Amino acid sequence: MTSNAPSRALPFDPIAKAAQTWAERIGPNGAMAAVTNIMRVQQILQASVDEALKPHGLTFARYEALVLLSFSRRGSLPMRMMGERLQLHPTSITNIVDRLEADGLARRLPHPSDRRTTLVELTDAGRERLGGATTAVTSANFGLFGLEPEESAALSELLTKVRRSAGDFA
Amino acid sequence: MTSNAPSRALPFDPIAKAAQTWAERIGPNGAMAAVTNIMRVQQILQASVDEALKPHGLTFARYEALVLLSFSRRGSLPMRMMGERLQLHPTSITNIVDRLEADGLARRLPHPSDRRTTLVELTDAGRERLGGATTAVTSANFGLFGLEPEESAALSELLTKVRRSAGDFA
DNA sequence: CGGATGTCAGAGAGACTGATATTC
DNA sequence: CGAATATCAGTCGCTCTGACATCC
Repeated sequence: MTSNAPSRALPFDPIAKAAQTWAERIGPNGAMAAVTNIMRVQQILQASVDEALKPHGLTFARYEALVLLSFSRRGSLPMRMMGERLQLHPTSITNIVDRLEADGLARRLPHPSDRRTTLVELTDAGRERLGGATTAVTSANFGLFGLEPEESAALSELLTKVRRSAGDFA
Repeated sequence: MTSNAPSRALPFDPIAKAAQTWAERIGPNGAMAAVTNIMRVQQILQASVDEALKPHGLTFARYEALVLLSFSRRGSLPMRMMGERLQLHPTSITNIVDRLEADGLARRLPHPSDRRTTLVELTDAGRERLGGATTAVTSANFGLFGLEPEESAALSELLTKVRRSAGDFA
């Protein structure tokens, strides 16, 4: 996932056009337009963020994992908790931590009292890499442009409603 | 891409929490929260739509291609144009059309005047499959819940601004 | 000739399922 | 024992890059 588009801008909005045709043929459906918009915007943002992260040898998924670790109080987190917070499948966590560890950015530790659990913590290299990466994505504004601060907030609010309805959190 | 989550709902909003910690440690950043929200909501919607489409043997990408073909005036579209409308790489279009053709849902045709171009059209089976799939995704409201119609519209509007700024269309 | 169109080969990151070992 | 934690093997759908043949 990096660029995706054929670099040619259309003279019209293809999603608006599809929504209009959908309304004519099938019936008005605001959800269809909203979902298509989300899918496309996600592609755009993912490509932008990955582009900004590429010089730092990170993908967005790995970057998120580093951020999460850096935010933890004790400096380490159980893999299970990482999966909960990042909403990732256990095998995906294993995969991501494998890669971070291979790059020397994170380290697995045994849990002191529960030997089923594996803790993960940042290394110094990981902290350093994270700093540069954060500067990069922040400078690129996470690929998000065209919205006033209040609009970004409104967007977050709407999307949070969707996540709550989906049972993402209580 | 189908379910993704470990099926356990957190008692708090992990994205809001991350945004708050980010604000404390790095500085307020509305884009960070908005982008994280979009990424997660896209995952949720993709999983829902793919789930609804699964019994029909379609993914969202293939479904979108079928919809696009059904919306064309002449009943067929050049591959290049499919790529433009769906914002997909030429090789992705080749891939998707390959699969649709293998399932008997679409068919490649030579372009009458430009022999570089390949046209794609729906088969009767494709039209039939599309009908059932559309009923399924519509019944599932495309996985989008928790928003009033005006809110869905507001969401689309905000996301369209983002796409315009990204140069998706003029 | 240069540009456009589509395909192929190869690779990659991410996600899933199913099975398994270990520990609580 | 059943439940929880993490891993491993294998698979899958999607996307990308680079090279290529064909045609305008």
